[in-house]
Amino acid sequence: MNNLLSRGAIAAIFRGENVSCPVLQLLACKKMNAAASGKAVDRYRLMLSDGEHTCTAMLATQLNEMVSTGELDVKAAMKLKNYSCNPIANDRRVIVVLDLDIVKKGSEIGVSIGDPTPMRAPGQGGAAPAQQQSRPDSTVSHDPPQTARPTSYGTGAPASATPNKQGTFYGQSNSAMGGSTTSPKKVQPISSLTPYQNRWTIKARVTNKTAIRTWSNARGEGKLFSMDLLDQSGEIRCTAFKDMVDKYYEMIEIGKVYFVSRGTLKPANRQYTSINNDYELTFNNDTMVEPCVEEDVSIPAVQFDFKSISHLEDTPEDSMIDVIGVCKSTSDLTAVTIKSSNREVNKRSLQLVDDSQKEVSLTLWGKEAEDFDGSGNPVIAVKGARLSGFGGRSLSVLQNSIFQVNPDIPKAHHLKGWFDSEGHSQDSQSISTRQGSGGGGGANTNWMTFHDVHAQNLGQGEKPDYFTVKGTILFVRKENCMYMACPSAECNKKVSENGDGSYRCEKCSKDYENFKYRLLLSANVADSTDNQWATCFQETAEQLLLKSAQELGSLKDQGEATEKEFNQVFQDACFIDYMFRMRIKMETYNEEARLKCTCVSAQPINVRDYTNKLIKDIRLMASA
DNA sequence: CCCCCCCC
Repeated sequence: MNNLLSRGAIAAIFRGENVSCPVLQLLACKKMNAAASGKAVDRYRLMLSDGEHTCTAMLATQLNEMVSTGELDVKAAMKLKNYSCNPIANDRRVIVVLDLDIVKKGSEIGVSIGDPTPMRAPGQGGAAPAQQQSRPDSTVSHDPPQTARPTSYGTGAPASATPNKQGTFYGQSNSAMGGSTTSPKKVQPISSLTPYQNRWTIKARVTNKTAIRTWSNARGEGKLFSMDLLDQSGEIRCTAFKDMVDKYYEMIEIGKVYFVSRGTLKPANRQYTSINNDYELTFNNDTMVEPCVEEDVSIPAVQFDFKSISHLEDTPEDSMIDVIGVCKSTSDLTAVTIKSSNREVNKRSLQLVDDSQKEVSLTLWGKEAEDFDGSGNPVIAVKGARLSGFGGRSLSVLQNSIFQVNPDIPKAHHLKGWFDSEGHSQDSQSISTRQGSGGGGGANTNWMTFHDVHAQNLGQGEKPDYFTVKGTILFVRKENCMYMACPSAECNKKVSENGDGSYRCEKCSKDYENFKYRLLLSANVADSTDNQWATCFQETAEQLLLKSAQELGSLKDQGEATEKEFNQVFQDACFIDYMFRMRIKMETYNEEARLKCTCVSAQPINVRDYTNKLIKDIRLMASA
């Protein structure tokens, strides 16, 4: 038992030695109540022992759960895989435990090992204070350091006046702007950074962090990630390349505060960022990033610089802007094939409205599009959306954007109140004239009757035409409404039966043991003027039939037993009204030109939108 | 040193 602890480790750490993975015993653990201390989260104060000395430590909040679950109990022996030793007032030190492994549970040990006495900071002649962290690749040291010397107690110079061996030191109590008088190295505001100085330290919150991305071009290849840093004075975008990615990617967490010192500052290109700074920061070999272990509420959270939607009309295309609005409606999820890369990606458009009574279309991509739920008209805030010129003006959420749903900020509450009380019933004008496939029904929808569609020869051009029509389902074809599709999530291609119970997908060039049903439904849609056959793919077809492809497939598979029920599905789908968003295009099939109409979305009639359309029609007739 | 961010 006596060999369990790293004897002498605490003295060595206090002298500034790099003690790797010391094993210490937890003698006491006290919860510092968050509410009482005015902090955001509870903190645990620990008393640790190496068998010779005890010292005070704080548990990093991400490890709080180890205490609350009982995993870390009093008398436990723990290996400090990552920690820092920081000076506090009166030359005292506190160890902050950043990562640990339990070596033996307290319930198994049961006693305090050795007869430790309280450790105090080294005095004059002692080594510098440590701000070091153990390296993950260093060897585990259970043995007491061979170099251990008798601890000298005394009244030396303030520990915090001595830089450590890395040459930097910052008191953890510094504010972002001034720094305490005991700190030799001032933390300076982000807004003061320029390329013309190279020794600086900032204390900033990470407000955004990208995934690691790789690139390969004529100038070489590599990987990078970028992050946004914020303090009271401003913000800056930082990028880490290659080695720096390995060094810092894991450490950086969104929302946390870090000390960052040194790095390369270069002019920012506003085309690629909405971060309000003339410069960007690139990490280099001299860059040091260290987590600030105490949550500092004086370092603010995400900063927006919202532009009203009406303002976007006269903002240049391709600008990066911050926007906030109520999500008035959303389109269905649609898959888009990217021409350049032949990749498929999901997208969804939202219609945002604000109290300038203007609407704009905002496109989400990939997972953000898939996960988005617009029910209940949430407030959407985006930092760093790209303003495109499509259909007038529309917005796109990029990788670097911060996308927030119902953010807890005053402007969001204001807009929600506005929308609930009056905005929802007011007319708003979209600055995105051609909407995504959403159909919408807003002021700029191109409403058509089938008569007009045919009379105006829509779909004859090179590009397909889109229109919205209020129509009624007259008939849906049950024959061939389903096909056996490749079971792989990304592939929906038709499979063929191999005859041995397996299924062949030619697109994947692969045999599968199963398949999934996909719907490909022909529906005859009519309004008072004419009718049109339209093709409905999976999602819209499921919507019109009020059944999933899987359910319908199972009814079909059961044959006669469920034939009646199967047929009923198609009966029930008829004579229901929808607002259809249609795509129409003339296509040549077996040397025969045929007008192909695809239903992009079908939505229940929005009475307000449809009534507005009728009122407009009536006004037009009256003025004619 | 990235900076592509897609589609209608």
